[in-house]
Amino acid sequence: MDERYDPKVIEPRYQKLWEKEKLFKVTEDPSKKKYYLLEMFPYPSGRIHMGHVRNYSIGDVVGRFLKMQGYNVIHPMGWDAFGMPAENAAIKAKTHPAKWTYENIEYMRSQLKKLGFSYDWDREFATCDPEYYRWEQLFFLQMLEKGLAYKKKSFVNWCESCQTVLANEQVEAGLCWRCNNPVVQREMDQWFFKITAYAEELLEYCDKLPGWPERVLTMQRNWIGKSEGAEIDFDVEGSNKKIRVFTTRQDTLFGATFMSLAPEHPMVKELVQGKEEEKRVNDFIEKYKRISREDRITGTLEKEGIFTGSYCINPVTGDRMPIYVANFVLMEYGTGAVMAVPAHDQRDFEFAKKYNLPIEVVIQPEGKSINAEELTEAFEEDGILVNSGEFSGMKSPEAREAITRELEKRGQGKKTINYRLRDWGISRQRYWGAPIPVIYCDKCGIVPVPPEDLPVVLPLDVELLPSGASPLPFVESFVNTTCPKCNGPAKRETDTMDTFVESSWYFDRFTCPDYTEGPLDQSKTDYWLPVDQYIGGIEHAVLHLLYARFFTKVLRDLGYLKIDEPFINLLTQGMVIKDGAKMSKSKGNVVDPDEMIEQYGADTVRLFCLFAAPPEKDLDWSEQGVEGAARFLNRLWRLVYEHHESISRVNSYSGKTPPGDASRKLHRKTHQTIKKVTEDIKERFHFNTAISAVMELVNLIYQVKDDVLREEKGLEVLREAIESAIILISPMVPHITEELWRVLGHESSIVLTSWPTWDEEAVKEEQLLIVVQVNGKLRSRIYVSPSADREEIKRIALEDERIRKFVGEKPVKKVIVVPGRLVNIVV
RNA sequence: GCGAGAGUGGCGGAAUUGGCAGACGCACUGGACUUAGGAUCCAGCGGGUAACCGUGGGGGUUCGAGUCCCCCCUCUCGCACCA
Repeated sequence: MDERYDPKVIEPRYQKLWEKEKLFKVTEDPSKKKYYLLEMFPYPSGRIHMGHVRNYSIGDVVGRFLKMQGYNVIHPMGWDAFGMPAENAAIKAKTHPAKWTYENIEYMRSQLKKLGFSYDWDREFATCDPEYYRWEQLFFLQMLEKGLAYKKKSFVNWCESCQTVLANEQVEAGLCWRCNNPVVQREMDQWFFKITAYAEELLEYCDKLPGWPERVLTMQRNWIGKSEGAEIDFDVEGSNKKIRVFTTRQDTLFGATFMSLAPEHPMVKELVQGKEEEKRVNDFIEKYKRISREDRITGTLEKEGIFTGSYCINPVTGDRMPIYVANFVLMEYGTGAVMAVPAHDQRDFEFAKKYNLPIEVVIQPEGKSINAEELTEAFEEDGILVNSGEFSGMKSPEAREAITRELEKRGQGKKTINYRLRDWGISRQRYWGAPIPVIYCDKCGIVPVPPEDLPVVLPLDVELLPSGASPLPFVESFVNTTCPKCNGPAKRETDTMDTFVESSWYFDRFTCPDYTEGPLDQSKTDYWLPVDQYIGGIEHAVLHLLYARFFTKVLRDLGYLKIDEPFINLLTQGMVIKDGAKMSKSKGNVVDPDEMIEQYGADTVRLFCLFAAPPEKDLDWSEQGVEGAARFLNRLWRLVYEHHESISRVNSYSGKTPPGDASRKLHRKTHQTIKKVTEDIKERFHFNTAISAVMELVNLIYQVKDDVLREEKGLEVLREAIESAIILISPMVPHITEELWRVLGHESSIVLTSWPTWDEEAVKEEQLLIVVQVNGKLRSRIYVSPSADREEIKRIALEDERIRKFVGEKPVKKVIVVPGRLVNIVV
C-alpha cells in the first residue's frame, strides 16, 4: 500500500476494472426486487458541467447503495442528442451537427467515466440515432390515427433568433427559454399533440404522486389551470350571431354591462364591417398585434379598448351591452370573449371607469352594503346576490349553480370546465431533429408515411444555412417523394419534431435499447417500469416532466405500457452556484469539472458535492470546502495505512458486546453509524448528514484506537470500525474505498459486498444521559441505566446535588419525566 | 397580485416524533512536531465579566417551542390582465 493517497493512480484502475467486469450490467431477474434509478440524461453540449456532476453523484450514491442492499438496480445513461445548439454550433464552426454531436458524446462519455458512475453502459443510446427516432415516428403515426396528433393553423410563438416555433411551455415571461430573446405571435399551420385530452388525468394524478416535491406538483397544477365555470351565449343585436364567453362567475351575470373581445377574435371583423368604426378598430388591432407580447414583458399594459359599434344582449336582463375590443383579453384563454362585470371584476372596473360604461352592483358582501357610485374598486369576492331577479338573496356558490341551470334550460349556456393548458405544438422549423413522418399530396392531401417505410431518415448530406433556417426544404432528394396512396408526385413534411418528444420516452427505451421488433419490448418494460427514482433539475418542472407524463399515458393507451405515470419518486436537485450566482460564462464563475478532477480526483469532487448541502438545496461551490473533502479522504487513507498490516491479520469483530471500555465505545459508535448512514441514505437522501456520521466515526477511531488496541478484542473491533467506515462511505467515494477494501485483503469488489446491518443491542448506550431542567431551564445532567423506570429517574434527578441547590426550599409542584430524554422539575 | 418554499454562529449546514440549539465541515485562534509548514496532530471557537440572552420580528399554546397556532417583515422560485 502506498503511503500517499493518489487518486490519479487509483481512479483509472478501478474504472477500468468495473468496466471490464461489467459490474453494473443488469438483466431482468424476477427473484430480485427491481429498482429503476434514472437521472435526466444530458444534452451533449460539449462538456459536463458541475450541475451534471452533482446530479449524477446523487444518483450514483443511491444506485450503489441499493445494489449493495440487494436490489436489481437498472441505472442507464444516454444522450438527448437532437437540438438547436448542435445546429448553431455547426453553422458557426462550419461543420455538421451530427459530427459535432457525436464528438461531444465521445468526450462527455469519457468525463462521466472519469467520475466513476455506475451506469450500465450497454444500454447507452443517442436520440439522434434513426434506430431510436424511427419508433417515435411510429408513435406519431399512431397518434395521428387516434386524433392525438393533428395539424392546425393558429397563432403560435415564434422565436426569431432560433428561427422556429415554440410550445407555450417553452416561452418564459415572453422570452424564448433557450436564447432569452422575445417571442412574437405568428399565424402558422403546425402540428400539435393533443395534451389537452389528458388535462384532467394529468391534474388528477398530481394527487397520486406523493413521491414528488410539492412545488413541482403545484407548478403543474397551475400550468394545467383548471377552472370550473360556464359558457354563456350572448345574442348579437340585429344578427343571428352569438358571442360565447367563458366565465367562472355566473353569479354576476346580471351585472354584465358590456362585452370585451380579444383583438384576434374572429368575430371582430364581421361586427365592424361597413360601420364607421371599422377603420379605427382595425388600426387598434394592428397596433396590438405588433406590441402586445413585447410589452407584457416589461410591465402591465394600460387597459385600452375600442367600441365596435355593435351590441349584444344580456340573456337575463335583456339589456343592450356595447361590444368592445380590449387589449387585455387573451384569445388563447377561454373563448377569447369576456362578459364584463365592472362592479365585480377589477379589470372591467378600470375599463368601465375609463370609457364611462355602466356599473351595476349585483353582489353584496355579507353584513355590508355597497353601491356603484361609491365604489373605488371592484368587489371580487363571493357574497349575496342583489338586483338579480329570482336569484336575488342567494349566496354566490348557490347562485352559480342556479343561474347555470336556468341558462341550460333556455339553451343559452352550459356548465364547462376550462383549462389553461394548450395543446403541445411540436413542429420545429429546424433541421437537427426527427422528421415528422407525413407526406403532402396535391390530390390526397396529408398522407401519413406507411409504418413499413419508417424511419424517415434525416438526410445528413446537407448544407446548413447561415440564418439557422432549416435546409431540409431545399434537399430535393428528401422533399420529393411519391404519394403512398396514389403514387403521384408528392412532398415530404420538412418540419422536425420538438426535441422534448425524444425525452418523453427515452426512459422506456432504456429497458430494451436494442429491441428491433418494435419500440418497446413488453417483457422488459413490464419488469423495469416505472422509474422508481428520477433525479434532475427543477427547471423541467413543467416542461419535460409534464410532456413525459403525457406521453406515458399516450403510450399506455396505445397499448405499449401498463403504467399510468412514468416516475414514482422525483428528486429535484438544487443548482450549483458560486459567489451567489449561477455558474455562467458571462459571469466568469464557472468551475470546470475536468480541472477539479485533475487537481483533487473524482472522489473528492463527488464527496464535496454531496457534503456541502442537502440535494434539493442550492450548492455554493467553495474551493476551501473541496479541500476539506480531500482532507477527510487523506485522513481515512492514513488511518488504513497505519493499521492495515495489523488488522489484516484478524477478522472483523462480529460478536456481542466486546470486553474493554474503549472497545465497547467504538463498537457502539460503529453500529450507531451503520444505522444512521443507512437511514439517512434510504429514507431521506440526506447524504450530507450520512457523510458527517462517517466523519464522526473516523474521528472517534483516531481518538480511541490506542486504548482499543490495548484491550483483548481490540484489533478485531478496530477492524470492524475501519471496515464499516469504508463500506458506509463507498457509495459516495467508490474509488478510494475500493482500493482500501482490497488493501484489507478482499479480492472482489466492494460493490459486491452486502450493505452492513446494525445490531440494535450494540446501538444502545449503556448509560443514558438525561437532561435535568428546573422550570424548563437546563440545570444538570445525570446518567441512568437504560432499564431505569420513571420513578427511579425522578429519584436520581431530585437527589442530584446541583438540582437540590436550584430547587432549594421551594415546593416541587410537578415532575415531568421523559424516559431517555429529560426530567423537568416545576417548582 | 396569486401560489409555493425559505429565514439558525463569521460561512456551508445539523437538530427525523415539541425535549441538551449549533452535529459535521470551512474559516479563525492558541499549542505540539519541524530547517520549513499552505502537511499532520492536540485544544479552543454564538453573545455576555456574570446572572443570563440567543434560531427574521411580535404575540400565543405548553412543564418545555428552531419545531405547533395567529399577525408582521425579508428573501428565493413559479405563474402573472386566466375572465
